[in-house]
Amino acid sequence: MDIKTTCLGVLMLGAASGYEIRKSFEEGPFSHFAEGGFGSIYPALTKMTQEGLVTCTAHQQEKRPAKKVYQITDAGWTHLETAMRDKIPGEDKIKSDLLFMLFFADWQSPERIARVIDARIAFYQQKLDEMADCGTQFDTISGRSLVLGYGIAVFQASLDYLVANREAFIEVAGQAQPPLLHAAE
Amino acid sequence: MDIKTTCLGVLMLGAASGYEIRKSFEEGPFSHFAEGGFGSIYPALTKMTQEGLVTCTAHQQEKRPAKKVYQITDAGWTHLETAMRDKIPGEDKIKSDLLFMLFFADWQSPERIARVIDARIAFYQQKLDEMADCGTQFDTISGRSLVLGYGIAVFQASLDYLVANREAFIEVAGQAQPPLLHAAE
DNA sequence: GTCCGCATGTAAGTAGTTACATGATTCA
DNA sequence: TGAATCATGTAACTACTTACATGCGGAC
Repeated sequence: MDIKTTCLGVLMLGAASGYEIRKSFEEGPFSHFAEGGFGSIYPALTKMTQEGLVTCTAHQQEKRPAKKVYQITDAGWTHLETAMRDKIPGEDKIKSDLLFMLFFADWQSPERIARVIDARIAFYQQKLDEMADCGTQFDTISGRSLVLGYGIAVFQASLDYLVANREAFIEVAGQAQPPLLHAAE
Repeated sequence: MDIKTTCLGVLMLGAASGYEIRKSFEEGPFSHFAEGGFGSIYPALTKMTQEGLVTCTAHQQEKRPAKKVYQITDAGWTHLETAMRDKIPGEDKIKSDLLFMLFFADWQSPERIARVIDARIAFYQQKLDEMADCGTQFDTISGRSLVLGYGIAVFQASLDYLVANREAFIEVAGQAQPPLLHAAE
């Protein structure tokens, strides 16, 4: 989904400012399947206001820039609905720098491999804690709560695999030194 | 990793043509953490040849365009090594259209939700079969085999979750009709 | 007194995608 | 006969990232 559709998705859950939309890409329930920085969000909101997909209300604040709160319109909902209808979601293409590095574990130092794995383990543990908290907010089952569960399941599997294979990764590290590369030539 | 580094990674496993590199993004062991189309691969290879990161050998073929086989150089290996050294891999940001759609399951028809879930279940099953085959090619443990195992673990977890929650997703579908949106305003 | 959070935006750049262009072979 | 695979590449476009620009308030 492009940045416009993604913003509309956030606005479906309630009116929000550009700043708040970005926060929900960073922390909230959208954080594990959507992304976008200020540089894409603000222009998208401006354009969608012109196109009538959202309305914008300025809330004056003292000693702060006016907060522009955006709300999705009927046309916006139609746009979102159409985007989802026309989409047959393909594979989630993951561009993973971690997996790329681990793939070449044999050519790298055990220290570096340990460092990147430990960092990721810590990340997943922290993220899973956050998600568990987030889950307590749902009293009924909904698409939102089920998607959160999906995220938890995948993160847990990733964490488990890394914990279980940490030593194995470190053991293969350094097995192939650059010269091996030449031997293969 | 950018397209250049990713191509160098493929070439670390052996000389290949642009066409073959792309295939390994689509099918091979790189397919679940790297991507790139012809439009990015060919220019990248041309540029890297100029920069000395790869060498290019034309293999004449009858009745086909000459196959250009690229091979990584020492400078190429250094480039790859540096890219990995300088990188502290952050979170694997997933832009998932499936999760986006499922998040809004309540607003969509049960039929559509069933269709996208079933398509993804079939995809994971097929992919897991392929990956299991791929795994038989490894006789020793290496970064490559461990990363394959990682991919299998994550895909399996995704598949399991979808299978376990297929009915739940379908049950919430259609619970919120667009009017609810207005009620929230 | 410095950094983080709130709050908005623009401008320049890059990287990647999509579509086009060409053409033989092979399989159903 | 039509589609898929092999095989290369370019041109136009889009979409996003990064850096810049501004500035107050509050916490440490």
